[in-house]
Amino acid sequence: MARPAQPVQTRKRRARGSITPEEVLRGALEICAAESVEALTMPHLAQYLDVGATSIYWYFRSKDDLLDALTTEAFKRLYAQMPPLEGKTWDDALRAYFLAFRSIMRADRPMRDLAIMRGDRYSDETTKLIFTTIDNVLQLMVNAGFSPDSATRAYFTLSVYTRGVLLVETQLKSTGSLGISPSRAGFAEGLPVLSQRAEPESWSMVSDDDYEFGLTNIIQGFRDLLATELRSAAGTRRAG
Amino acid sequence: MARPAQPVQTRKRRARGSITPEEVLRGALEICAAESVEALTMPHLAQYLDVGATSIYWYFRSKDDLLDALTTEAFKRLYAQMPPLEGKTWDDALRAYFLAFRSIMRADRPMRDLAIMRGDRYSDETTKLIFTTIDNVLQLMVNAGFSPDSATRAYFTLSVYTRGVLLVETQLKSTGSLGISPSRAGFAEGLPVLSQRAEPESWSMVSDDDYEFGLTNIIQGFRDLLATELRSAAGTRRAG
DNA sequence: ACCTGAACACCGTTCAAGT
DNA sequence: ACCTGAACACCGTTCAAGT
Repeated sequence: MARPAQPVQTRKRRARGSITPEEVLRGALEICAAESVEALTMPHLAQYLDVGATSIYWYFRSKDDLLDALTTEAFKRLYAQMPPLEGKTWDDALRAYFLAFRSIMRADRPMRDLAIMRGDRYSDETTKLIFTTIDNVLQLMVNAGFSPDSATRAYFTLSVYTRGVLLVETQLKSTGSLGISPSRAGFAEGLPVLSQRAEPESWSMVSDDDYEFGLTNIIQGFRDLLATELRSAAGTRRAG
Repeated sequence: MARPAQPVQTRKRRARGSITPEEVLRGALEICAAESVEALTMPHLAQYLDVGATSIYWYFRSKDDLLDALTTEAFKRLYAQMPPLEGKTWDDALRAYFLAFRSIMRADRPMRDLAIMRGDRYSDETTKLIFTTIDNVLQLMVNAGFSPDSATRAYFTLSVYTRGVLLVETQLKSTGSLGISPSRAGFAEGLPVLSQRAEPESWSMVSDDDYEFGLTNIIQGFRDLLATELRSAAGTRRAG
């Protein structure tokens, strides 16, 4: 009946220097990928890395710090995968750019979740990376005749639209219960238009087709804008 | 020096029936409005209502239940304030609809936060409300010549864009530190296009002007789509 | 039937103490 | 210098016990 007074299993103390920030970051990323960003807690990460629950604080001042570092890494991965746009017309480039953006995001769950949850918490490094990438796209537009202002706004219109689609998709996936989905299709009964739709499952714009519908028509709007700007510029020249 | 052994201040026990679900909901809403949805915790709410910390659970099975009820209320408030669209052309109606949508959301912080955080967790009641409202808009579009499918996708394109703008704004406001903001304007140095922009503060599409830019151009894209659909329908009639 | 505090299993974080 | 557990102030939630 005699029992040792000590806990059955005590983790051995790690040697100093046996933990690195890179190792912590990698473990955190693995948890985010295998489970979710929500599942990433300090105790869980510590257990996963087999370190003391508070040892992580030696390398990251807070969980927020850790998430910042994770976000910076995610943006690096994102922009490293973005396709080159040289030689494309401005509209083909925009299309290819945002199709790739969405596709890469969808394939990397931690990236998608972090980008949406912490969309504005960019490190200086990330800001520089984003600006450089965006400017490449904008140059194509300005060369085609857009004003720098219109080009920037047009870019961000598509950026916000795309992030909105990713947000909706994240929400649908995480709760499992689709907000407006086939299970709710009955609610359309008696409504003149909605009841006529063939595919109620795409009412949230998360399918590839739905996303491309928006992308195509927004870019078409910008074509008209460009035509107007070119006309106006020509008019100014003629008047001046 | 003698001190009573009891706590200095013990809340008097509330009479049974002295708590109502409506009172709980109202208190929760007041906390969300005055502070934030994040500040709404069960202990905080209980203290605010001057009830025992766990008494709320008699009326709402969980915090999630409470948030669901709060979200349903928010959507009722939203759609009660949406303007009538009768007599408007489809494009004017879309414009007025989403301008109102964004404006109402921005003026009601709990509504905005709940709609974005819990975008897909609609109650049956809310789903019915949303569907009915949407169908009104869609009818105008179908009457103008859009197919039911195109009308629905066009609507959701604008809906997702608008929610994206609100998401970005929420993030900027909540952290205080703007992601791409004047404080980061220096990063645009040397970049051909971004360095030319007059107003770096609008790089996140949260200003009224920026939102309207996107709205206007997306709707313009839909005008072209309508023209194409009308042409195609005429061609089919001629061929048939 | 309704209201309650004690208690539980979590969280992020601090800190004094080990090595 | 680096790693650690105890401890703290939170959280949502359960439950037996009051009225």
